[in-house]
Amino acid sequence: MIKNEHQNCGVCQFAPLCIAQPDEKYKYFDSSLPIQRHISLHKGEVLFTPRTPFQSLYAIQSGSIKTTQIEDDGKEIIRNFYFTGDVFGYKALHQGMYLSTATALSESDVCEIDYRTFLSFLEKNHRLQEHAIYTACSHINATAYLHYNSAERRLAAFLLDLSNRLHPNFSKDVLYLPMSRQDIANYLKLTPETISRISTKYIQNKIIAVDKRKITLLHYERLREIAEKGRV
Amino acid sequence: MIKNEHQNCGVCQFAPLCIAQPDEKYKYFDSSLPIQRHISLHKGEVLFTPRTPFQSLYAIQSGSIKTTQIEDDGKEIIRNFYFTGDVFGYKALHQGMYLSTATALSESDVCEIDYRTFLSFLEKNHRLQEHAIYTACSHINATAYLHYNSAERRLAAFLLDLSNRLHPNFSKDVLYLPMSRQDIANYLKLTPETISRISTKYIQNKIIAVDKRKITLLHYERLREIAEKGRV
DNA sequence: CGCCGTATTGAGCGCTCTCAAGCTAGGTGG
DNA sequence: CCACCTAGCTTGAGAGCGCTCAATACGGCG
Repeated sequence: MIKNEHQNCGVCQFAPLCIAQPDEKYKYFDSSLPIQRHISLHKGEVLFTPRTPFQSLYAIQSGSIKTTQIEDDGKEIIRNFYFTGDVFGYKALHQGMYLSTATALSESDVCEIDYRTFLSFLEKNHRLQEHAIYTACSHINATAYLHYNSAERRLAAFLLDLSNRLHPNFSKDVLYLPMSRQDIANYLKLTPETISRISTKYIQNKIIAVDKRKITLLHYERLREIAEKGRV
Repeated sequence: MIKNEHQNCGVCQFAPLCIAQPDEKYKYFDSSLPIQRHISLHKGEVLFTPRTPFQSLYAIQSGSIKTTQIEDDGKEIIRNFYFTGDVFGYKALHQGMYLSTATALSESDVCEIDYRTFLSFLEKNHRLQEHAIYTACSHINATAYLHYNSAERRLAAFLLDLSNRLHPNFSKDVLYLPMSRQDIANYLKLTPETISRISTKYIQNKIIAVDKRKITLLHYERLREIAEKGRV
């Protein structure tokens, strides 16, 4: 199947910097960021592993990635989910090496951006260094809802977060989750059983509809109330 | 009392950028970051409040700051603690305005760095833009321990974190906490009662000693075990 | 001395976890 | 076609951690 390679570049955090950006509004820049290479990943394939020296940032052109770590007690913990348009690797930038494993949750296309090249690119494009710092800062506290005090709040906030991030070109009400319940539970510091029980409760209250990994948000406002108001 | 104004500048995240840095090793840079002004804050004084437009980053020369937000349910939540050498304001950078209230926990001296000045400074000092991005990235996941699954783990990790950050020029074993138990509880998503109960348990096991806000770490390794191993 | 804010201690409850069983969809082989 | 298996998900029962509510202790200060 032939697809438009640049169809999602408009939502990429690096769009203002990137050579692949076809939009006229970015044409005035001196030069454009050279993408080192495009990487295609099958579901389950690994992009990087812990202790690999940091060299590149990654932008997701399509698909979804999870980053995970193994705790001392042997359990896997999910650090983050990344979707179309997201740029990741900043934590490795600071540590000098990747500390987590990045695994494709679905068929994914990723742009690799060599960090040394990126820096010298910024030196030649002063107007873009601001955007680069801005992008790095967007990762701070992006997941404030993980601190919410109840399972109901965290799951509701997670669904709203996905609604905004998952399918930039599609409906915000119908989510096709690329990750398992186990992954969600892991990310929200809950158990799959708790996820399941709360989902059932939401379904009974006609807040969402669930068909396997297809989630339909039926009552957006109610979901927002649950996420924000805490224990009802 | 006369104090050395630059005594803590060596541990500042912005040391390589800053005019106040007296160390010879930084002398080779083209120019130095102009600090807009020094701000002295008394305990309880507020540096910025929510919805104020973002204009400056702040570096703590001495003292300690907490950033807080009011949740929809009216409760205050603590976003972060910042100590000597820390630079903060990056989240506001991304949002365009400060979203939290920054309050001094003790007598504090803060350097204000105008962000436009900062950017134009970076344009003239390419070698420092890397450090600027590096500093911004240091805020990502800096507080991973907040996600730990038990109260004992979180409190142990918090004490270890403070041990590294609180008194750069003093002992790592004796901590003088600038914040109340309420603040700690709030930050760790626990209650003051739980903090108190776990502290008592640690005292009984001779892991720490407590005298009001003076905490002595008696058994560093045991504390690390608790923080890392999870539910014992 | 009394007052007030902070910290500690105690009793009981509820949310979430653990452990276990049951369910569903999809795949394989007869 | 069905029987069987597996992985992922759901449902149920019981236990424990941390919360709520309340009482008490402590120190600073007028």
